[in-house]
Amino acid sequence: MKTIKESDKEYICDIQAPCFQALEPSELEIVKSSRTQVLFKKGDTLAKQGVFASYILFVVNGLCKQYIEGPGQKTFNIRVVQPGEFIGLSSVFNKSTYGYSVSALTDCHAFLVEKEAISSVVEKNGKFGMSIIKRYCEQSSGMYSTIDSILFKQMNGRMAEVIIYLDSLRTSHQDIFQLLSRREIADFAGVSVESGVKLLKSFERDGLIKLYEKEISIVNRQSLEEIRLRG
Amino acid sequence: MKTIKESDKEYICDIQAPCFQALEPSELEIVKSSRTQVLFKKGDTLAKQGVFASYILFVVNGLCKQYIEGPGQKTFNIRVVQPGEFIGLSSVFNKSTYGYSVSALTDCHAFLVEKEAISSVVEKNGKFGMSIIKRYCEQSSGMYSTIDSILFKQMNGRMAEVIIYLDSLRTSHQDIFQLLSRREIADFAGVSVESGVKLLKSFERDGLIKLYEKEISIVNRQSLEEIRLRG
DNA sequence: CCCCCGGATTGATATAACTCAATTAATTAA
DNA sequence: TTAATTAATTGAGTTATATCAATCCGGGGG
Repeated sequence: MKTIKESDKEYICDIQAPCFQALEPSELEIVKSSRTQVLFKKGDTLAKQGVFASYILFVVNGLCKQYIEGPGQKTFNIRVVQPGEFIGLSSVFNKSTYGYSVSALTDCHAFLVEKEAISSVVEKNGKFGMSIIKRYCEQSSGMYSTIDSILFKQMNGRMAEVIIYLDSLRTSHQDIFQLLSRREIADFAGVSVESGVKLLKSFERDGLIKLYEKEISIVNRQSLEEIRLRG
Repeated sequence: MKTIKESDKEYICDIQAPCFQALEPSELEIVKSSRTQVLFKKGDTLAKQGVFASYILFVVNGLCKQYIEGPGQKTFNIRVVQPGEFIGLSSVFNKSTYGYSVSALTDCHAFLVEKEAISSVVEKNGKFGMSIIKRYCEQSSGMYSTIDSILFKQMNGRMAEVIIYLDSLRTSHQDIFQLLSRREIADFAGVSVESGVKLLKSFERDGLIKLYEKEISIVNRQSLEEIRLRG
């Protein structure tokens, strides 16, 4: 992670994301003046589970993965963080340490915003608060379905879900599968690498997907969807 | 669930919960005028997974359990909902169907508040929005640790965690264990009833807890804590 | 260019936890 | 009170999935 040098600034879009539209000029100024632009290189850690969190990141471009670290090398990938999303919001309102880690799947440009700026703007502007709450709701409902998956579905259902999820990111990020190793895909499904590989192979044998190096394409979406549901 | 009859009203505390303190009189009026008092009997369903959600509940007294329903009779108990908490908040901001179910562990008094009342107050009053966000943060961090548990810990660690969690509710609800069947306890740990029973017995054999009918008391908190952490 | 090393792959084995079945205890209904 | 459900308990058998071990492949550095 490094602060952006002057010459790069032009490449970074300014605070024009939808969620900032609700702000009054004076409020926007609070956010603007407290922010620092930073560049994370592919593989860099944007947030580290257990570490004290004193700032919020707003992702401008690039992709990250949010994950939970377990004992040993075990990790579980929760979701892909896309441009326009915040990282570490909870540090503003509640927890002082990150409950998860985030690392960059590609080079990422981000704003680093101070807690105080966000909290003061939330207090001033109800619409902005509303947009923050909306994000939490979405995350929250995503987590219910994650819990549902890992508790009630078995490997093949979870893997089908992961493929469909990752494939859905194609609209904005065509090359998503190029960014992910087999281990990372397995970690989205919450299965071992070996099981993950076997699952993908079996899906290919069954004509559900097509594998070519890192690329995964859906051949029979209908059936894949069924497997996702039946677990 | 039934609307409270006039004579019962006195038993129900009014809108004096901390989160409503931030409201202006006019805002409080919006909430007050949109609310209906309801009584849920033990076992009643306050929210049903998958059902369209058009109102929010604010629990005044009593205890509920929030849970995810899986296929068949499988369920996973997420948490105990206590007085002062909202149920179905996400219907205001985002999702139109409940992602979980809630049922009453004891008779419960609650307010039924219309979505529009909450959303208009959130827009008007940043501090109130802030308190809503805080709740989401807490829930959210609770869910990260839930995911961590079910993915990385095994049965005994999860059961130790559940016992410690339920025991912590004793401060406000001394009789918590009297309200829970073995199945319900097992469903908090995400294990089968049979496994749950065996775990409790083995904890007792090891001198960690004491079992007497439904009551569970912690004998060796230190060791229980260790089991919780080591999984 | 070739060597090396981490990632990918495959099959064989181990195990945590569930399911099933059978019994007993405790509620609820009649 | 007795009968009829429902909950709890225990042990045996099964299964999903992880772990282990061995091999294979592809790309970066010397």
